[in-house]
Amino acid sequence: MTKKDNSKFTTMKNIVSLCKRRGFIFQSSEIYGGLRSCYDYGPLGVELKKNVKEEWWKSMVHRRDDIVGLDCSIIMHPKVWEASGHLSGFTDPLVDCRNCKERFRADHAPVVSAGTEVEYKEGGKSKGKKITAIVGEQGYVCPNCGSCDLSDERLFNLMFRTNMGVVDPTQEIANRIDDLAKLDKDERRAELSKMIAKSAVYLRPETAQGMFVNFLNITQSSRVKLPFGIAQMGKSYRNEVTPGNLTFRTCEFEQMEMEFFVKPGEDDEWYKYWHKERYNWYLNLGISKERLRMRDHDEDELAHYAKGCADVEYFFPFENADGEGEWAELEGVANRTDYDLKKHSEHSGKNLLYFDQDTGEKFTPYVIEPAAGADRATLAFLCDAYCEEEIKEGDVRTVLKFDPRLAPIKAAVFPLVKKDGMPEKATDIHKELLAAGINSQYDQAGAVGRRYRRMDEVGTPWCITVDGDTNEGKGVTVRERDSMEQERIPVEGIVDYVKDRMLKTD
RNA sequence: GCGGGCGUAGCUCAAUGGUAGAGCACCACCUUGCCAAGGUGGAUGUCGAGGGUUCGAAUCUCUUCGCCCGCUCCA
Repeated sequence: MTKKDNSKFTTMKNIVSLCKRRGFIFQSSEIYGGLRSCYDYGPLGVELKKNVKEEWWKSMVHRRDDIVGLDCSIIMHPKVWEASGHLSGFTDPLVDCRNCKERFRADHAPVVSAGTEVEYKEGGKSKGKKITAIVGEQGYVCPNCGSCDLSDERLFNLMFRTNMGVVDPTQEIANRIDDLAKLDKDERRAELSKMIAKSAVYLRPETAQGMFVNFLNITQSSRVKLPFGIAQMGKSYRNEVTPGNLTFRTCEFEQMEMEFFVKPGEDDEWYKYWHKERYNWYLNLGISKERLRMRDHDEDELAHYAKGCADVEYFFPFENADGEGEWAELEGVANRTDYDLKKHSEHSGKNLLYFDQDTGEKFTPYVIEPAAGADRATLAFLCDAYCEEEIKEGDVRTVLKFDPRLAPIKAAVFPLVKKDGMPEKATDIHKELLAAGINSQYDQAGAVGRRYRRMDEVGTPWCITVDGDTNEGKGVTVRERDSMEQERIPVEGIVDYVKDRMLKTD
C-alpha cells in the first residue's frame, strides 16, 4: 500500500492530535492558556526536526567541498536591516475599511483622486443600501467594496524590536512626557521612535543577511573560490499578520538557508541546478512525488531584486474551503542577483568585490539562494508519513512511514512475553543498540501486537523481538514497519543490521 | 486585526440552570508464544481563564486567552 492511497484519511486534525498524544508538538505555555503561534517540540518532535536539519546540513555542507557553514548571532547591527531594506520594507501602512471591515495595504488600493464621487453598498454586501460619498484626501478607496469611509493609515512593523543596553528607553520617555504631550500626533511618534531607536535592535527576520555581511570574512579566511556557498541554519522572527496551521506559519521559526555565490553570467545555470537539487532533496528523503512540486513565480510575484524565483511546494492536508488540502511553500529558490552584496557595500562603505585570480577581474558575485523552513519541512515529512491503513476488516493501524534517517526512534526491542529470561535478553540488546548510538526503546507492556502498533504510530522502522528460540542461539526476529514482515537474524548482527538499513538511501 | 465557527479527562466526544460522564489511551498485576480492542484493580478534570446574573452556572451574560475557516503576508 502506498502513502498516496491513504491521503483521503489524513486531515490536519489527525496530525495535531497525534502530535500532542505522542509528544511531537505541543502548544507553547499550554498551562497558561497557550501563546498564539508558538509551539514546542516534544521528545519525538525534537528528534524528527534534528534529523531533518542534520540531513540538510549533510547534503549542503558535509557531502560537498564548495559550501561552508556559518552560525550568526540573531541580533545584528541595525544598519544591516537598513541596508537589506527590511527596516523600511517591513513597514507597510495598513488601512481598515469602516464599511466592510476589510484591512488592506494603502499602496495596493485603487487610486481615486480626492473630491471624486463614488458609490458603494452599505456593509459591502450586494444587497446593501446604496451610499454615495466623496473621496477624501487619502486618494484611494477600499479594494473590496469601493468605500471611501476608511481609517487612517497605520504602521505595522513586521520585525521584532527589542532594546540592547541596561538603560531602558522608557526612562527617557518618562522624563520627557510633558514635552511630548505638546506635540501633534505625527511629531510625537517621530520623537518617540528616535528615543527608542537609540538602543533598538531587531531579531533577524531571515538568516540570509548573516551570510552577506560575513562574505568578506569568509573569502579571507577560508580560501574559497567561486562558485561557493555559505550555509546556515537558525531561528528567525517575523510578526506575521496571520499565523496558523500548527507550525507551518509561526512568528518564531527556523530556517535552513544557503547563499551560493557565482560569477555573473553563470547565474542562470546555477539557478537551474539548485532548482533541481532542492526538489530532489525532499524526494530522496521520502516525500511523495504526487504531493511535491516546483512552482515558478510569475513576473509580478518576484521581489524587486530577484531575477527568478521558484517555490518547492508540498500539498498539505490543511482544511480549506474546498476541504481538499492546499499547496504551500516549503522552500524558495531565488536568484537574488548582486543586490544584497551591493547594498551592503554601499551602506558599510566596504569593498565586497570578488577578485578572480585567474582572469584578474573584480566583480560583485551573483547569488542563488535556496531558503528552506526547517519547521515546514519537518511538518511536511510528518504529514507525508502519516497513514491509516486497514489491515483487515475493522482493524486500522496508524503508522508514520518516515524514512529511517528521519525516524525519531530507530529501533524498539521487545521480549515476546515477560518470562523465561526474555526481558533480560531484550534489555541487553536494547543497551547494545544505545551504546552504538542508535536511538532504541525497550517495551514489555501488553501484548506484542499492541507494542508493534505503538511503534508504528511514532514511525519506528524496526522492532526486534526476543522469543523462546533466542536463548537457543536462533537469533531474534526483526519486524519491518511498512511491510509488517519479519526476518530472523543472529543476535550478534543486530547493530550492523540496523546501521546497514539506515544507510540504505533508496 | 475584522467576520464566522469552536474550547468539558492524554485523545475523540456526551451531559433540560440542580452530585461532571463514556469510549479509547494510560499505570499495576494476571493472561498472552508474533500484529490493536482478554480478566481484575487504579489514577485522571480548578468544564480554557476572569467577572456578572442566580438559592444554585459546564449550561445564561460580559471580558479575555487560545484553536479552526475566510481577508492579508510570507520560509
